[in-house]
Amino acid sequence: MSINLAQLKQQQIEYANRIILRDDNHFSTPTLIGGTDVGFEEGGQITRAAIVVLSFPNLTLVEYQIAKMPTTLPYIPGYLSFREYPALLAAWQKIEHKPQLLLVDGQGVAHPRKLGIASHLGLLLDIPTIGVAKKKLYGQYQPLPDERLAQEPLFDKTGIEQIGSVLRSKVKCNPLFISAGHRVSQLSALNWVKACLKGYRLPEPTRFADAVASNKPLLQKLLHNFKNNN
DNA sequence: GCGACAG
DNA sequence: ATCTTGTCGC
Repeated sequence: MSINLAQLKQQQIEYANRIILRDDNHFSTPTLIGGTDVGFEEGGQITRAAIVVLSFPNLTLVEYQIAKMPTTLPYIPGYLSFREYPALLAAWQKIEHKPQLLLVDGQGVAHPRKLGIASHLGLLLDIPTIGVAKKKLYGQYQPLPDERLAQEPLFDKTGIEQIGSVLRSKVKCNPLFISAGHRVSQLSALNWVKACLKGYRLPEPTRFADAVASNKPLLQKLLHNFKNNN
C-alpha cells in the first residue's frame, strides 16, 4: 500500500484556508490550558498520545489522559499531523476538563502549506491552539543572542510574511519555534507560551505532556505525586 | 541536482 | 520519535 501524499497535500491546502489567525472572542484569559505530546511503543507500531490540562496562571496539573492506537503512517516531514491526530483526538475525548487553549507539540502555521499539526488539530477540535516546536520545519530567521527571552520573527520564504516566532526560552538552550495554530494571533501565541514558562526550556503544558507521553521514570514520578494530592 | 526536513 | 552511559559545564 502506498501513501497518497497528493491527496493529503490537497486536504492541507483546503484546511489551511479555514485557519483563523485572530484572537478568540470566547476568552480573554484561559482558566485551563492544555498541552499535547505523542510517543511511540513497540518500535513505532503503537502511537501513544498524551494530553495534559493545567490551571492558569498557576500552571498546576489538573488532569491528564493517554490514548493508544495502532500507527497508520510513517513520519513524513510536512505530514506529521496525519500520523498523530487520530490518537490525539482519542485522548481529547477522554479529557473531562476541556481547556480553552491547547499548546501542541509541533508547528502551527509555520509550515509549507500553513497547516502544521497545531493548526490541523485546532481546526478538528475547533479550539484555539498554538504550535510549540523544538525544531524548525519551515521559514527563515535571524540568529538569536544567548539571552533568556531573546526572540526573532520567523518569516515565510518570501521574507515578508511572519509565520511565527523563534524564542530562546532558556539560556544556553536551543530556541523554541512558536507559531499560531488556530483562533489565535501570532503575538498572542508567543505571549501565552511566555506566560507558561517556569524556568525550563519547555512551557509547563508541553513539559508535562512530554513527561506523560514518554514514560520517563523521573518525570513520571512527578505525576505520581499528582495522584496522591488528589 | 542539492540541501532541508515538526515528530 | 526511539535506542542508551557517561560526561562536560554551569
